[in-house]
Amino acid sequence: MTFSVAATATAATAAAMATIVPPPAPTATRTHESRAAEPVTGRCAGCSARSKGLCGALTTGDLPDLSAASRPLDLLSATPVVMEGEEATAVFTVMSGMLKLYKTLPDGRQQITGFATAGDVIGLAVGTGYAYTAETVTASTVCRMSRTALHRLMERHPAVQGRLLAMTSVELSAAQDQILLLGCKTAMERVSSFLLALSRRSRPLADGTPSVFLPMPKVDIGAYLGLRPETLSRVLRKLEEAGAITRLSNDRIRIENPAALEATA
Amino acid sequence: MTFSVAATATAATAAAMATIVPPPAPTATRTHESRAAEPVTGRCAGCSARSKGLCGALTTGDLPDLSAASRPLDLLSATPVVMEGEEATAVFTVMSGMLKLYKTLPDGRQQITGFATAGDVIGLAVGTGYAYTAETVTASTVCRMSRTALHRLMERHPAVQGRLLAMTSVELSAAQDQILLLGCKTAMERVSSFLLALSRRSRPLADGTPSVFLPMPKVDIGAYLGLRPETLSRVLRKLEEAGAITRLSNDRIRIENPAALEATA
DNA sequence: CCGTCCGGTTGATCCAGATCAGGGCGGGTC
DNA sequence: GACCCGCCCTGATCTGGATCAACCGGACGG
Repeated sequence: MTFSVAATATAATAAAMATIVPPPAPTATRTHESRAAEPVTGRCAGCSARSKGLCGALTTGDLPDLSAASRPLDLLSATPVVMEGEEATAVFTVMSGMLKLYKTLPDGRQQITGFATAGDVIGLAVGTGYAYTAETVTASTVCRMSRTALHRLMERHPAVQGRLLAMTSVELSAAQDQILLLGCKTAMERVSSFLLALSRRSRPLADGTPSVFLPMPKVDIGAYLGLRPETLSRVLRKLEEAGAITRLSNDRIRIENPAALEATA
Repeated sequence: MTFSVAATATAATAAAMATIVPPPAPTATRTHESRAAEPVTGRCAGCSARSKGLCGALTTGDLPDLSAASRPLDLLSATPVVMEGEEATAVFTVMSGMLKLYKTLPDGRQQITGFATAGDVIGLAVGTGYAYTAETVTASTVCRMSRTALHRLMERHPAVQGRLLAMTSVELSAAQDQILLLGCKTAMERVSSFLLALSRRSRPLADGTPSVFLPMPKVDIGAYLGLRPETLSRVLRKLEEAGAITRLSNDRIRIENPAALEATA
């Protein structure tokens, strides 16, 4: 029932997929499995995403089930993990790094629907095909689980289905917030909302001031906010001139005045 | 787990809510329960939404559970059913009519996130508060179920949770399509996509040509598509001049050339 | 070391859609 | 009947952000 049509158990791994799809950038996109030699029961126990995502719904005693069903993968940046429209054969839990999820129009325009970080699950599909393309923006580690294994896990552990429902509901709520942002807000409001949302999810600097880490290129942030990179650049300059933020480096911004951001968001 | 924080069982009915909240329009917004005198076991059996929404997950034998947990309400148009931010005490299944779901910014700008019709469930909340306001756009009948009753139903009938997950996943996918629409598409593309999506969900006319029914005011369609009503009007005129559609009446449009709409969507 | 490339920034200009303004029409009330 | 009020349509004008173009600086490979 859950994700409708039962997945066919084709054995294509993400590693194979990554080598099959044409590399979008001239930089190397090789992939390699890792840690395959470790004892199966121990792998998940030491996982940094152990308490997050689907895995958090399971108790320690269930770890063998989990380890048997999943397989970690180390991926370089700019590596596609799932492709929009392709048959959805597996789901992936992000263990580290960051991925962008996007949809593409026939003429090539792209809309990024979200960024996935540690604990997020990607590849859940309603029908047979993936709803979006997912691609690493930094080197990342993800954990692959086939659709059939996920279904088996849900049958054996009903809490997994509950967790899946909770995660999907949170995602739906976030998507509706993004609809509000794209449908109503000005460029300044979009950027302010984005920075605030990120700052709430990240740790402050050593001195206590909040900051955000932006490993993705500016064009991707723009594609998420419905803005061109030029517009994003101009808005960030205005925010810096207003004293609301400081650009520490290309990928790090310090929030000087959260209240000012709230006011413009 | 599912929708996180357990709902407190305050007994405020939607009928009470509708009279408590200030009526947004000078037109009457009275509400009244109906069919309360019918036999409890029989009510759901004859429901037009019996096979849809959450109820479709239950077999005929489970109908007494359903009838005991839910209560139908007849609502006039422009009646609020749930209010964004208010404590989420119940969910509602739409039996007939149409509602608009929207979010509001502090300065009053509104973004409609969706329209709900027969079979749709509204009021599912991630935290304690409703994520959006829901208001009838036509006279409607909805079926109220308290959050606690929903939780009890899910415990007794696991299939309900599976159905809920499937419905939430479909909604998430639709929300991501809307993000793509709002982030990338032009006014013409938005309207074409909207008409096509509606036509796929509605029955064609007697002569077989597809048509769509638009009972909501144009300003609401605009608020859904991120457009002003003036822009919507101009785009519809262009589509009509191009021979893609015909406006049969203010709330009914015939799709003359679906392929032309596909091309511009 | 010097090109080249790519991401980011800035300035100049353009345009899709917002905003402003006016008018028509149909349904309601008195 | 006359009046009012929403809703819709249309035209004129304005503007926020897109587009076009140029430049800068760091990362790379030779």
